[in-house]
Amino acid sequence: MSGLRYEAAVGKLRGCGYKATPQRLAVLAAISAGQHQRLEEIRARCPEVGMVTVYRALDLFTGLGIVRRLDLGQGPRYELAEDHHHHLVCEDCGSVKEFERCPVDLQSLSRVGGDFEVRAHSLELYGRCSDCR
Amino acid sequence: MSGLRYEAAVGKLRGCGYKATPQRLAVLAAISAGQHQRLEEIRARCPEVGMVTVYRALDLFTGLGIVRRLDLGQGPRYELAEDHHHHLVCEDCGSVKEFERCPVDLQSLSRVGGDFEVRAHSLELYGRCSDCR
DNA sequence: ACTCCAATTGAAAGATTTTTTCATCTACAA
DNA sequence: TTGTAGATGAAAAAATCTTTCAATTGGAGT
Repeated sequence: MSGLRYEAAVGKLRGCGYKATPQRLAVLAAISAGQHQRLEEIRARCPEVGMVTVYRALDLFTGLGIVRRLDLGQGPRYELAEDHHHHLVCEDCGSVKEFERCPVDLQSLSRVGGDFEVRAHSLELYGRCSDCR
Repeated sequence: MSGLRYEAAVGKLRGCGYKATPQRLAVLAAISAGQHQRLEEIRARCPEVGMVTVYRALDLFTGLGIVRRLDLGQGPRYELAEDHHHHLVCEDCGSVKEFERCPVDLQSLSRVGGDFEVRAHSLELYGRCSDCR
């Protein structure tokens, strides 16, 4: 339950006028507890929260930009939007690793959009992990 | 049915020992006919192909790397993997536009992986489109 | 061209995932 | 405290995806 990212997320939730219910906090804590988790894993971390509520919380959080939804194969995954990092996805075994160093040229990024206001970006790298080579 | 990308995809299919059935060609043509289409749109372009076969074709194509599966919100989308471009996704209206100019620094990209062999990447930009501003 | 067979298809059934409904409950502002 | 708009959850419904299996067919070999 500790962690700056978790606290910041709760603050944003409250700030937008939504109630910080135990269920929402539980889902948020579950998401905070790992990276790029599948729905199944998140549900396992807060079994006391009903399925419907988990779906609704995920929709709410992604809508508010608190949580990011990812498609890295095998269904959607979720993680806190707060920390900016990217993913290495192995096309053979499906494993996922993170890396911090963002290889996006932010200068040319701002130019690319034209009149599109860029607020965030996601980058995934696909290939083969060291184990599969 | 014309188009270099379509032809190359058929070639790759045959080259991997898979039969180029009318159904598979129809699905491939449907995908080639647009960008980042949803399953629904693809199905509408080849209504003569059974649902099961469309699912199987999409699995096969994405497995072979002929087709890329995307998550830009509102369920999976598909497009030919051939042409390298990225997406601008509007968080307000959900519209998607493409852009060609890749703002990823390929030099630092190759360094980022370490012993991970990077074969492809996908980049999406999220924000607000000109209409929603 | 013809034959043959492994690969492919599709209808139906089944499983899984997601959404809707609605009665009940609760976080929190006053 | 209390009142209430917002939130929850069980059940049902809807949507989505997969399995099964008998029938069909693309295309290699002749």
